[in-house]
Amino acid sequence: MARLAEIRMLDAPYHVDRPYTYLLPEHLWGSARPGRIARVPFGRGNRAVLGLIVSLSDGDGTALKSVLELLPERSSLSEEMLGLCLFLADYTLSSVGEALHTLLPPTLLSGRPNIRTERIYRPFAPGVPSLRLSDTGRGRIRSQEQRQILSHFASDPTPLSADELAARGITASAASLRALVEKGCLTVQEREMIRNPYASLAIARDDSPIALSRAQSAAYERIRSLDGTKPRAVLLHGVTGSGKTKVIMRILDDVLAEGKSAIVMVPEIALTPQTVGIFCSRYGEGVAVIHSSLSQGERFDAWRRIADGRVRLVIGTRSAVFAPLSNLGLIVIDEEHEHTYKSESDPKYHARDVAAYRVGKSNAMLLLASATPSLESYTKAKSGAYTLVELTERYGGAVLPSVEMVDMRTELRQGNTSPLSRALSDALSETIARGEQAILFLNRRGFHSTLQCKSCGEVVSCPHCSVSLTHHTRGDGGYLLCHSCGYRAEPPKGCPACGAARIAYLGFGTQRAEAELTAALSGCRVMRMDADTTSGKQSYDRMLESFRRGEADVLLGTQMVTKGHDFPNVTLVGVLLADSSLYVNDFRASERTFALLAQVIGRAGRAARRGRAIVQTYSPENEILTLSAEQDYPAFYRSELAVRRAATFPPFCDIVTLLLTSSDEKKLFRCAKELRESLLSLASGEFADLPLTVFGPFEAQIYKINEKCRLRMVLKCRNSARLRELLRRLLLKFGSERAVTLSVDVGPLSV
DNA sequence: AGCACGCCGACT
DNA sequence: GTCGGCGTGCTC
Repeated sequence: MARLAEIRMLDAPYHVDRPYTYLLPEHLWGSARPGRIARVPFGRGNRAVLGLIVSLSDGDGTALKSVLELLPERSSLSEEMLGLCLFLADYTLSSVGEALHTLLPPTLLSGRPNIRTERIYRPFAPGVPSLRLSDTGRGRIRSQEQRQILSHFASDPTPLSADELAARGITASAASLRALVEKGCLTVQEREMIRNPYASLAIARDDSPIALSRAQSAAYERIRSLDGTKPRAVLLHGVTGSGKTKVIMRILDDVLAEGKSAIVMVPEIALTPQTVGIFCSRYGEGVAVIHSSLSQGERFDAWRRIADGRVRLVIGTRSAVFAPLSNLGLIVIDEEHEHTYKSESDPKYHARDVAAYRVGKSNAMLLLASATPSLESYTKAKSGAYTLVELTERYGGAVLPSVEMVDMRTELRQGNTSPLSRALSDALSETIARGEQAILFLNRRGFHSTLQCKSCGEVVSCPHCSVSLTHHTRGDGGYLLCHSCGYRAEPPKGCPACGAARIAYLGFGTQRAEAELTAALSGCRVMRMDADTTSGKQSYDRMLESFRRGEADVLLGTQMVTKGHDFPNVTLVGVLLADSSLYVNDFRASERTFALLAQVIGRAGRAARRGRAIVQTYSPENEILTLSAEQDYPAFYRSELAVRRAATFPPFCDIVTLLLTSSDEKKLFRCAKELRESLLSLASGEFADLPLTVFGPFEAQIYKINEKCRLRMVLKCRNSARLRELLRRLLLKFGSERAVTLSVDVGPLSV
């Protein structure tokens, strides 16, 4: 009998990802445990690779290779995090290695610990005569600066860094510190330093009690009354401006006061210094912030602070759901309907699902909040699986804005080809004249969206992708940009297909709207906010802040303008093309449009003044648009649920998509045919018990991206362990196929 | 993924 | 006659 370890390799492709048994050498018996990372010889060449120990056992060790070494304890997973890792791999159908890489900061496995240190100085052997002021006075040390440093340490021997000395008003140059060390007056030590880019936000403390309105208070009490000894999920559905955040913070106060830890997630775009500041000023140093643009070092340090228990509250975007907190009491997902909670790269998890898993494991609470909940969540709330808590009135007596629909067909008929209707144009002038502000929303970047030959009808498209190129301006003639792969080109002189000279520039994006706006309203200060103007990390926050200060009259932009907090001076909201997201070929199009419009309309008039919203559309009679204008979520829900039921879409089934990608079109089609055959034979044979409807393969929405062709299959099914087993078979069979890659998405956002 | 084994074309 | 092309198959 020998001690054995079951190990999953970190960098194994999917079809190699299974447990391998290794012999555990005796000197590692004490330290090896599930969750630790081991270095093992792997493959014919016995190259040393990293693997995750998932279990230990006793058995026959002959003919097994031996574990070489263990990585430091610091880079291991707790038992709870190991469970989370295996869950993630199972439910997203990714390898355990991929799952692990999303749980651990990359530097933990790279071999470079990436620990920043600083020097701290302490008086050498307290009591040694050289430290006495009298000695320094005898002239052994002449420098005024050095004497000051020593006299400080003589009165208080606490070790300090140069920065900390400076903070106490003592100038301590590197030179004088070095001199004192050389003279034997000070010793120097390296101390690990924690990078916390948000530390400054924790300085302004605000722990004043949160005052709740009567409605908010009732919501709070309802949530508090839920049994705290078992997992529970709450959907907090509150109209825009009802003050959901206050309720959330009161719950958070309680959870932290009980000594438990919590995660608060917000959509990518809402994680501004203001958001973080609210939490940091309340909970101080005990907050860590996690999002995708942290540097590797910052990510590592945040992770360490959390894993070491120095932090009990984590604020962040979807990856924050993996924060290695123990004693978890609460996970909040604010704006739970937002698509940013779904990862589009492997492992393709939804933060809501991961949160539900973690909450279940630690008897914690899942708190989802939204003015426009996802159909799935609202259905669960209606059925009792979640507790539904509603806030139906706007906070502080604010009323919902008045909404006018403008029929752009009438405008066209009357000869107005501008993206701005006369009604919106007039309303803008009035608003600006009153010294108030407006937000304009247009879900399209660039100047023109399409270039089309007037002679043969050819649309100018990207040479590497099957999408049309978008025209962007830049002062001169501008350039063409592929929004799919980033390809850039000069606008063609003539038609690339037939050579004809005349090319029509069609459609409009934010750039053209900006130009039209500036031309139509003289003196109007327009701030354009889209992916092209917010390249820098902080430019988004800076622009919002500048707009809040009144440095522009109109904020014009893509989805980004629909988030971003209260703007008390905004009394007008305009939607330039409400249809743009409505008629796309996707079962969630209505849901997205409703949420988007309800959110942006809700931006108008949140303070004392009643707001006004103008919605431009080519289909003013469309029910989704009229319901979002009325902010009538329950009516929208009933209507959309009926559509989903009739066509069998979530929440009436689960969806899985299979995407085959290859630069070799022939192989792609051959493989797609085989994939369908394999799937159908499994579905009618060994897995005949599973409810399953198979569609495709057909060309993906965008067939070619960056020279890679893409075919998709859609499965309507019930997600279960057995279904995932079926999918796993397909991945094993087609994952090893060279030249073609198969990618599975369980619960895709769009189909 | 990597690495080795294996069976066909252009070189010293 | 060999060197090396990358197709195929395996990894405790």
